[in-house]
Amino acid sequence: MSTTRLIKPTESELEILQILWTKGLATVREVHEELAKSKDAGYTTTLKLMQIMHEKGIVKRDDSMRTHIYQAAVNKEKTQRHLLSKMIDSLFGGSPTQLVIQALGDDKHKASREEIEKIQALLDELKKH
Amino acid sequence: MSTTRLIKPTESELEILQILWTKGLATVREVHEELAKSKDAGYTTTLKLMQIMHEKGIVKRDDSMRTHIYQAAVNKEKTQRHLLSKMIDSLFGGSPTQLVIQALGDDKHKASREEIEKIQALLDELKKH
DNA sequence: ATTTCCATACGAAAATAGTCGTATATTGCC
DNA sequence: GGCAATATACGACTATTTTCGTATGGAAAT
Repeated sequence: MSTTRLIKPTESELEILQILWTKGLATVREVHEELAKSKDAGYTTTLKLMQIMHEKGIVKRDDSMRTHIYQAAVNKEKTQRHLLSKMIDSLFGGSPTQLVIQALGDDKHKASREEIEKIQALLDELKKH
Repeated sequence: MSTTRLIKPTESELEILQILWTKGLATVREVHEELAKSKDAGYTTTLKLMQIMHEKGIVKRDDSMRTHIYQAAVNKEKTQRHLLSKMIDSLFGGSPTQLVIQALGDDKHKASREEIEKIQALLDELKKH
């Protein structure tokens, strides 16, 4: 029974999750350093955020040592699909196709030929059902 | 030079924009009625929200009459692409392909055969470049 | 052992978003 | 005219999110 709670991480929480999904395990210090590359906030801010995420159950931690070790407690793909699903409803009138079309038309993020073919393969799969 | 400001509408603002994009022109009352179908908030709440959106320049209005007439001041597709672009960055490591794959795998919003073919046609177009 | 460094905890301010009550004005109706 | 219905303006209260200062204690270095 995979009772994955449906979570709605805030912007900041998402930034932290991204880092945790990449690193797997990380200390607050490590997350903070990574965060500092794009943002500029104090260390205790990051700490507090991660503590709150822990309370909410978004992250797990090993606090058996002085320096706690954190990791994401929510699945990356599941979270992505969940937020995407919300966006499809709130911004694309429930049509994933519209979303896909807009996404592929995004000038900033161009899909390479290989990626396009990857998507085409997936679409062929989907058509079989 | 289309200097469209990049806006980040809030959740509530997005709900209102959705309605305005559909209706084209609408009064606060009309938007509110529509909103009331899914939500439950007071009339003045909707009014206030729309007034704030007007201050921010997200909507335009004709206030030459007692009952003001509103319309979206931001382009639907542009807004969609913008928010999508942000999501690609914040949640999919900059890869639109990953987003598309997850979107197509969403169980709640299944793409029909026709829609799939529509996307395939678009992909074929993209490959030509 | 004392000082310095670095970690967590915690409270509360600041910023943002959403809610609504009330005042006031205009319209239409009797 | 006077009353009911309905519109906008506006201030303020609530909730949520983000930020950070300060307290406290353990670890490491001298």
